[in-house]
Amino acid sequence: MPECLQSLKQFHFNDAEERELAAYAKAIGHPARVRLIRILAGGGCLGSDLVGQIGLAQSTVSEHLRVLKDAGLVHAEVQHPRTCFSLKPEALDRLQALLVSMRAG
Amino acid sequence: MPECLQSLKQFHFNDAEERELAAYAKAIGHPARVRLIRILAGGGCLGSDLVGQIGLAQSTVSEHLRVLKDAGLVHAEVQHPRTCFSLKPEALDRLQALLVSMRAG
DNA sequence: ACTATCAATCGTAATTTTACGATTAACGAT
DNA sequence: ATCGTTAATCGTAAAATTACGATTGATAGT
Repeated sequence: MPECLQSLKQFHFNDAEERELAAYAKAIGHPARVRLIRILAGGGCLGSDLVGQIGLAQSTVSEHLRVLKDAGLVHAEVQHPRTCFSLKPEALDRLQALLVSMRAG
Repeated sequence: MPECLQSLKQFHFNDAEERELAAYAKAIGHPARVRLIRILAGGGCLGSDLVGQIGLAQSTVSEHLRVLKDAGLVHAEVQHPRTCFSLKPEALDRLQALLVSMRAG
């Protein structure tokens, strides 16, 4: 059905942006992390009420949060002994922009 | 800085949608697959000119395409011995919608 | 019938991810 | 000084991902 005769134009790949998008997507690519983001989108941050909301061990949730932090999607502010997590909306904006530009690019 | 006193409202989680979003994101979560999507977004489909465009072995590219297919992001039409790959724009629309609703929920 | 081509599959290895319990570090309160 | 609480880290095991070469199946052309 689709016309497969794409005229073999060479694309102007942007390696950096492709890896950036992949990294964001990878971070979001787990149900537990989607839920974490969803909770954090609901406002401010929490300590580890997060652990309560998600049915996983504390160390596991901590690991998921680390992944989100490393991807730049989440910010953590420590006030020992508790930590305050929050979303970084700019990161989600960026992700959405990258998605759009991937389609149109 | 952020107000951590989120009033512990219980969220109306949608497990199915969360898993759906996670699955899309996971599929996109690799640079090679981002590039594949980017190429396919550029129009129609290709046989395995895709293999040429990406610096990976044929079997590896085939596997990446399988992942995208399984996630519903890509459609494959076989006309032996070649296969014609194309994007499924509805899937990307859906992904973008899920992202939006995750933020606003 | 034989050959060439293309994409999927198989077998395999190395790496990464996911998850858990246990431990540790850092503070606040008693 | 001791005790609780919280989150990170460690150690570990199981599973999944990524990548490759080799093989296979299916077709078109000679």
